[in-house]
Amino acid sequence: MSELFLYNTRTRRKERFEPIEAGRVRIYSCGPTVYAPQHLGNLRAYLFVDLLKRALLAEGLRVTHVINITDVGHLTDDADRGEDKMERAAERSGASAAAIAAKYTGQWLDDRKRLRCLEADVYCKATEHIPQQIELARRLEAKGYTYLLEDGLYFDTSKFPRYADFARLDLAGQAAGARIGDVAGKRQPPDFALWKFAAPGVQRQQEWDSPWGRGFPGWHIECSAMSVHYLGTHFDLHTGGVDHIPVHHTNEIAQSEAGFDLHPWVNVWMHNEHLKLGDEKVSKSKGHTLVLDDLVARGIDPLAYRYFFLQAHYRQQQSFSFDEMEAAATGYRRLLSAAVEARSAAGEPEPEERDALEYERGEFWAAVRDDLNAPRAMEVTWRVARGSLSGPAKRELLLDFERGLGLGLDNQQPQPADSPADPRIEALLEDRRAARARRDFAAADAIRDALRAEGIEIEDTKDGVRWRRVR
RNA sequence: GGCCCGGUGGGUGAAUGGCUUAGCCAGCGGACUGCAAAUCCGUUUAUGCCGGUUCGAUUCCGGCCCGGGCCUCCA
Repeated sequence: MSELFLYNTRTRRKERFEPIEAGRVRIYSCGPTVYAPQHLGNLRAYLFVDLLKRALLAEGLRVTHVINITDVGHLTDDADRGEDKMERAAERSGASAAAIAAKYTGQWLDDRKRLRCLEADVYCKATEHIPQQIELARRLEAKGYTYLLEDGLYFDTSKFPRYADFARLDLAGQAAGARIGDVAGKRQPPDFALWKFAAPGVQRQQEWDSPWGRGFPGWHIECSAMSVHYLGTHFDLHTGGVDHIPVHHTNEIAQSEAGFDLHPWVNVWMHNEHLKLGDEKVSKSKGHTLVLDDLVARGIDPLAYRYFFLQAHYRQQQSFSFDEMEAAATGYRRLLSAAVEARSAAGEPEPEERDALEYERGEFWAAVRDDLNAPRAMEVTWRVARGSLSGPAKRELLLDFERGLGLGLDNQQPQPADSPADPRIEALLEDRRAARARRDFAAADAIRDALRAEGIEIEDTKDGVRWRRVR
């Protein structure tokens, strides 16, 4: 029996995780909408899922992981109205919608690699599963869950009595304070489009024929259709950001459970909290689009962002600031230094330290099993890295922990690993070396100060002089 | 208007009905260094406010204040 406990949004409790099929887990993760680069807040969602997947693998489970890629535009503002994000991005850049999608999909996959996220088994694109989406909409229509308006086919949420349960919505209370206008003719405010018609006279780049007319799918239906297509009508885990709970996931559940007569459709729902930038959520709509390359441009290793992520629990909001990011980068660099030393240790752990070693191993995985408590796992990691165990014992543990952490403790070097080649700087360093050799420290320090003035720090190590740009 | 999550030291961020309330970063002290840097070792400071429950609350409950999120594309 698994000792892994996960917080299930559906039940609002930590529960012992039991796979539907013994030894095997099926996960669906809500992935990116690829009309723009993924910002650091988006990436937190994928780091969270990666941590989850590593925890499941560490339990010895076979994991089938599906992530969708939303490459069909949805809407920019009001509910089921407004401009289409993909189409607008295409217009602005002059590229086709398909080219925009391909570009940002590629960037996202590259970000995942740089963050050492394990590859998913399936990356499924909405545009490549239009028939599955139409099929599900037809099922819902045949069962009487839909109605047709001028601009699309809608899901009638009043026909699905459990609609408010998942997110514990107070529909009446929400209706009273509704902030915006809505599509004319909708029977209830939460009703949503399964299929949208292209606006009259507008030639969209992305549109398809359907039984109801030419148009494009509603946003929510792709996840219902594709997850069931790849994972079956009943699967273990579904992940996403907390913002998805009240609308997107609520609607997915309505479509899937109504369409397939299931309950529960998914056993465990897990949601990551948001990253805060200053006092606000990192948000595309507010223009806070910090991306991984913004960190790299500051000389921060992408994996330092993973370290940053692991310092807080996934279900808590996490504050991002460059000060904290730099602090994390420092911590990460030091942890890597310890790992480099440990993994070069020769020999085997001493028999008499076996108990201490196994104790730390147990502490680490107990933290991971307790709803992915990465901060506590990091605490154990540091205790081992800086503790008094032998080199071989540290090597054994850190390589074991690496399976859960994904920080590169097995093969990464602290940045900057080497001084890049630069003849001018090397000549100055040689002058300084000569000055120090003749104990002319004033001359040596003058060179060091001059380099520092242009943002270059010198380190005298026992293996020679290293330098790096600090800004 | 409704719903949700928080408020722990200088920053960040775990945990807990009593037991020394983690870890990281910063600061301070020390080692090392010609001096630094880097690294290592040691180390100071904390549970928003007011009530309640309890032998005992930072932890549970209620109220208040403050911050964030969702209800509209959003991880």
